[in-house]
Amino acid sequence: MSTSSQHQFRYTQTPSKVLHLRNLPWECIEEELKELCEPFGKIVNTKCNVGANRNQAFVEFADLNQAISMVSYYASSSEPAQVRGKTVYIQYSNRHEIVNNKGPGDVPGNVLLVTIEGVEAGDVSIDVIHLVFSAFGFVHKIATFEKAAGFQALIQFSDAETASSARNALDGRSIPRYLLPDHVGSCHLRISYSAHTDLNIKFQSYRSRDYTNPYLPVNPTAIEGLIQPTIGPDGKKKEFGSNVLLASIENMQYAVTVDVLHTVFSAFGTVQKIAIFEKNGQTQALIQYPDVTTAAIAREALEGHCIYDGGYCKLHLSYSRHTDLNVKAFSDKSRDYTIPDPSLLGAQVPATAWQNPQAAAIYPGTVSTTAQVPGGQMPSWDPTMQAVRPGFVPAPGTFPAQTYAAPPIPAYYPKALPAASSPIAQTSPITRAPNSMGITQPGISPSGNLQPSSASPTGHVSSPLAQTSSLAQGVVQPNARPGGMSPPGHRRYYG
DNA sequence: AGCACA
Repeated sequence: MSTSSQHQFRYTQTPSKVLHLRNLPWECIEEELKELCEPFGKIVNTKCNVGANRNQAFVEFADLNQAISMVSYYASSSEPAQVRGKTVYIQYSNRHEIVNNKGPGDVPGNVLLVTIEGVEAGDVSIDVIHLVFSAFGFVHKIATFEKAAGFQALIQFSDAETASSARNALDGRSIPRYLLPDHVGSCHLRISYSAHTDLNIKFQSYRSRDYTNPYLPVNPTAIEGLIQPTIGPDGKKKEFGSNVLLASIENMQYAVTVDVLHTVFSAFGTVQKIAIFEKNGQTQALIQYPDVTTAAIAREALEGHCIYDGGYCKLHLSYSRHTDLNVKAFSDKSRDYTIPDPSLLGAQVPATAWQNPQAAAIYPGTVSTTAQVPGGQMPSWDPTMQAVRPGFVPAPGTFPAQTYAAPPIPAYYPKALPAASSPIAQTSPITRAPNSMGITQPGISPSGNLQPSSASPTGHVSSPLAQTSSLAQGVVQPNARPGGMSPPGHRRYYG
């Protein structure tokens, strides 16, 4: 009983066509294995990302002598075998062939199967998933579900190349903390390929989305699902949805104006009215949407997020008892966007036009430039989709009065637009510690140039939060094009 | 840094 375990250290190993490689970087991909081994012979099979740390691999040569030549070469070489600068240790495997190399999940396809470990289904919204994966290309569809393996999502890209770039960059990574509820510990993504090629999404709902077909009906029971989770965990605080959100603003180091709130909350639909007030020394605000659904989506997406980088102006959202606010139309603490600005009635541009460029474009149905997706099919990125981007504001003077009419489609649809880059990639633990709202990209910190309290006449709004939603920002972000570059960061770990 | 679980 004392000697049996000693066999694992074999100083004399039987040569095998199969080599065991360890101390690989966990990101190692098959191509890198081949690159390393091909000089010694023909590779007939590989298996990488093996083991708990995903840092081992197997390579099978066509011929035993090829494997022997590789082992003996590095046994006497002064230069060790390396992948991404890491020394790789090579031995004969104790098996003579690689079995089951290509499981179903290893066959590349355009649909990824993502398992989100360590979370409940309600912890990660579909919007967060969309944000994370949009960094690699246009996400066509997402379906989420719960299986024995945990919370899973199927994510459909245009093609296998895009899907694999997302897989290679995100497999094993975590969704940043600031995109998750506080109670979630680490949550790792395990990504494989699905055998699906085209997901059949029947409704826009809290568990599935079809971003190629914004006109897909909203599943009414799915809307319930959005509102239900707001019931307190203890069950005693039963909240019902309302079209009016109550926002408490924590750690308010910087001014939060009506305009800022409007920018942030407009990302999810038409904001009708806003009122800011003080209660118990804390700043609160009421934000009125046309309907409960829009409010629910905004609440879901913004709860716990900070308006400004650095943990400033953290939002806590609940449903108000109000359904229709009675506020002054134009004061510094309130705004009624349903009333046209009388001072500008004669002018070409309504007051809200420059303050809220996104308000009009949110609803494609009201904007003539909007592209209807034919048949709901969009095989690849279609630039006309940008018509629904906030950047596509109709020319001044074309602002129709019905801009604030009831939206013809679910208001959260625009949130589904591709994000600039993956928050995961942006906040790698190596290069940058995740902060409260680390996805504030273009240098809009409170200490920066842009004053949070001012809305620029050009329509460029000053909310990083809004930019994160890829919505309230009136500017098309240069790297936001799906199918474009990989996000910065995922190549950073060479060396 | 020491062998794969589909």
